[in-house]
Amino acid sequence: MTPVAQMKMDRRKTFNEFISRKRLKSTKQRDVIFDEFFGNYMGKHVTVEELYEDIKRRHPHIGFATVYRTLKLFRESGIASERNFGDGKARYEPIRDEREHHHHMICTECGKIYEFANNQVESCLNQIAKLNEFKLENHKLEIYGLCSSCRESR
Amino acid sequence: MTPVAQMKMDRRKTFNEFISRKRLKSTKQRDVIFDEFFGNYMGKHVTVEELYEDIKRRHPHIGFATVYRTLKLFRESGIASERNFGDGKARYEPIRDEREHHHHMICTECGKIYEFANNQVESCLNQIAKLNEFKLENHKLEIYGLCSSCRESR
DNA sequence: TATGATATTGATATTAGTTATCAATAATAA
DNA sequence: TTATTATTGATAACTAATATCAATATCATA
Repeated sequence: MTPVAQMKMDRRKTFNEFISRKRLKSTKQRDVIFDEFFGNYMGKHVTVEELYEDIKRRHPHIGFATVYRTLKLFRESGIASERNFGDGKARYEPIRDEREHHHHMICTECGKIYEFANNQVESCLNQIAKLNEFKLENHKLEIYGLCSSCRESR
Repeated sequence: MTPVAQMKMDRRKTFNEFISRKRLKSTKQRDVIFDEFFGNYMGKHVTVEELYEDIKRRHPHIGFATVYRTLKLFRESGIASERNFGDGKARYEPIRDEREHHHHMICTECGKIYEFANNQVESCLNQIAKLNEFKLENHKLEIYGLCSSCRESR
């Protein structure tokens, strides 16, 4: 099995456990949204609108509100993260590896989003939280600036 | 002169320069909003609504839209920063020292916002940007979790 | 398997934050 | 002073997100 397929299965398991722990129900709609989200949006940052439009093509019966609610469930269950890059729309991203937290560099010129991870930053944050008796649940780090190509064309 | 008064004067100068550079006009409303914002909201994270309500008491003639637009100008001119802590409302904060970037710890239970600064994190970010040929313009770091008191009462 | 309880769905209404509109007015340059 | 241009403030419009609710699907239990 490919690592990606394995990952997808792991997330599925996590989500199923979440569903039964919270006494929720597993539905066809949630299955479809899960497959679409984890099948086509790994490493992407999709808005609800975009995902809905995409799903509608092959599943026109699935409603907008359901996509909204399901993405919220994905976040709650810890298999997706919600981001906001300042354009007013929430973006969702499948979580690949819950241990390795990654961050974003956003080009203010072309809007491209680059990802990076850094152990040193992570350990700094853990230290800071510890020092302030803060129980770290989540964190977000975003760098805004000019990417190399936009920099040149200035 | 106290350091705070000095800082306020510096921001005023920066803003005036911005105004004349962009061929904008200086108005009584902008003066009032500047004084209120820099007089009462140092180290705070005020929403437009809150600032408007506060100003309205002594200056009932000043409109809501003007406060909005003026805070945007403050941000554009570099004397205020805009933040979003996930509750859907933009928050504005006067910039104290443009060299020392600080960050936020947000308690997911009580909503309190704690600030911190860390040189090690800053230099990490500079390195990362350099490595990726990215011209760093700005960055945001937020830690979400439980503060010490909320942690105890669980 | 049938039944009853309960969660979900999807269409749509509502809310909330923000931005756009525009005529009246104020600030600035000539 | 006059002409030009930006600003103001009331309000409308817009947009993302959430709430509503009757119909339906899911699931636990008998």
